[in-house]
Amino acid sequence: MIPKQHWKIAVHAPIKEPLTYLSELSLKPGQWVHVPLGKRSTLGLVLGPAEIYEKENLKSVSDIDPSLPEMSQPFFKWLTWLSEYYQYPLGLVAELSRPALEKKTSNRVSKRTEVVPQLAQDYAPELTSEQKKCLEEIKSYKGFHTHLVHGVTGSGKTEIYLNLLEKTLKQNQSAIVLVPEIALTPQLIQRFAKRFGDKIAAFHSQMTPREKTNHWWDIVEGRKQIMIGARSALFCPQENLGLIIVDEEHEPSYKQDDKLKYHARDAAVMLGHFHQCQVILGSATPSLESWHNAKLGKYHLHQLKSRVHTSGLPEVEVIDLREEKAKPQDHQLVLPSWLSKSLYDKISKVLDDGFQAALFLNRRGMANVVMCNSCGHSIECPNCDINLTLHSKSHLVCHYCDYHENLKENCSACKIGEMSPVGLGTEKLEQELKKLFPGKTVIRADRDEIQNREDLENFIHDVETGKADLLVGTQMIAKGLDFPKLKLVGLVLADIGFNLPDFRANERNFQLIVQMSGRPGRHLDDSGNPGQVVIQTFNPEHESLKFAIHHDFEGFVESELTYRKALLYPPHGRLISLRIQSPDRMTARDLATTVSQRALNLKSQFSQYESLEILGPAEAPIAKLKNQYRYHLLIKGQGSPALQSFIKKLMGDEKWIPTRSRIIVDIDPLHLI
DNA sequence: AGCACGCCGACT
DNA sequence: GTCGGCGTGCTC
Repeated sequence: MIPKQHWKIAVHAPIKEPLTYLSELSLKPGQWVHVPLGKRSTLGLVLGPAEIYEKENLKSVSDIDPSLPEMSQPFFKWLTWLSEYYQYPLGLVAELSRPALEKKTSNRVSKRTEVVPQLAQDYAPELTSEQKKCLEEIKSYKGFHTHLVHGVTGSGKTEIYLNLLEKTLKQNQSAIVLVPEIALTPQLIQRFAKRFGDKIAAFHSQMTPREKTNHWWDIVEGRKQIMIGARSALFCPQENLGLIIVDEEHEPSYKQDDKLKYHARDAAVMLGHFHQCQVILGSATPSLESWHNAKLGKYHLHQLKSRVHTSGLPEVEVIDLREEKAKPQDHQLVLPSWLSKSLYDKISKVLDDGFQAALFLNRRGMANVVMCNSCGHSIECPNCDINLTLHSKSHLVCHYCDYHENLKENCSACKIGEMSPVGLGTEKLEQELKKLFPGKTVIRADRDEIQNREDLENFIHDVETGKADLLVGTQMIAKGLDFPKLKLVGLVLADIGFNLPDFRANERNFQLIVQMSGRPGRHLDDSGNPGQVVIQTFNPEHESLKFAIHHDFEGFVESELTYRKALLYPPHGRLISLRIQSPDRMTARDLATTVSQRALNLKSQFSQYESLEILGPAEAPIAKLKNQYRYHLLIKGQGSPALQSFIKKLMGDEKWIPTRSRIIVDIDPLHLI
């Protein structure tokens, strides 16, 4: 009998370091095994042989898990990288790469409609010279290269993707296409299915566990070659990966904000690195991170500057709400205070001509504050430091936890005053637009109205068939949708975006406006009208608008990068955010001080940390959330490795963190709130 | 993450 | 008495 050897195994538990087990089996890194853990049996990932471990009574590996094929080395290395870089236990990272259910055993056919429809084959259209040039350049590279395709909306980025996918399939390789969850509609899957027939598998949150599992096996066993999905699609292991595409690479939804806080774009680039394959990042408004990497020569930049079907981009007009207020009122027509006469006239014109208009406001509900008209008391959430939002007539809702209550007429503080709604939301817009445009159909799209894929489908259908005339919604509908009859897009109050306490606020505003501008007029009609964009604001001089109204991406980037560089913000520096939270205010505050002391000590103790900056601790912008008091600390530095080791030392064994308190580490955070 | 242990309140 | 609520602690 072969003597038992020691093995390092990452188990499915939130344990930072791998555990040591005995086994006489000859194990390989990347193999899945069953191991005893405490009183239960769990899965573990073999990392390799261990140094002799002194502890007595080590447990033994039960057996090799036969249900999954062996993991490829590139994929194994990628999982290890994710765990190391994002400081998240490898056993839990690895778990993400396993299917949700057992492999299909019965031949029962699902009643649900197929996720990927079988459609007649569609053939590639003639490419523009710009597209040809871009493709030639990309194809001239072999092995691992990251390409940033910067193309205005309608410039035909998807055709580039399809062409590259064709080449990948011809070489008998497989591919991943990442799309932001919200854009992953059957329309998009159809477009790919039309070109590649039965080679497409899909992966997104609206699929059932069974559907996900079946598609997972279709890829793993090579029945399908193209995985198209949301960020989690990266975790479906592919043996012979030849291409990774990340569409709308700037989308913030690529960052997962709980558990493994990875950025799918960055993770995709690393996966491409380990597989030695090409990575394509596409966007009309690239993230500053990607743009910076392109300028440094880490990524190859390709630009598509002209639209395939239409003439130009729509005109963007800024309406100064202060001036509007000063204008004499038309007594025939009383407009709500949020709607300027100019925007009203434009909407009327578009609707009269038989076209559609859309209004965006990044706020849900009827009113974002309910206030006493006598003492000024406003109704707050008992669990969060946030005002309750009024929905419909009397429903008060917290947008951050599940708290809700009914609105009482009289003030609970002074008992005399009446409670009255203040502020604006999409629900209110919908209500008032219905009154202003009787006979027209107004439909709303926000998280209250659209909760699943079916709702989104119905919404899209109503707009496409012309059932709806006027659309109201949060920015969820500003992204990726393509409606031929949409001629006018309005941003009701740009100022909401200006006031966010986040260094990326300008970037988000810019992206929003450019994306909005991409909505109308993607198809040229008889009038040759490319559509129009209207932005209402009290602050028309704001930095965010300056470049967006001229669709001047490079101008924006230059100006924004200068500001980021001065403050050493990403992409010129790297950030790690620490969120300190506890159900007790004092404990949270004390712990925040302790953490910053530890950080300052480390900084003075080791010379390699000299250049790191420690900002805070400060109370988080929302100081209490779900009954947790929150503080945060920001670590800013030049290079990733120093920051990584700093955070490792700072957190140590975490035994010093009081019970019931938590410190949440976010590497490359996207929102600082 | 899971699972047990332990300490409290409220039920047959 | 003991059933079960969840806060706490540990896993090679």
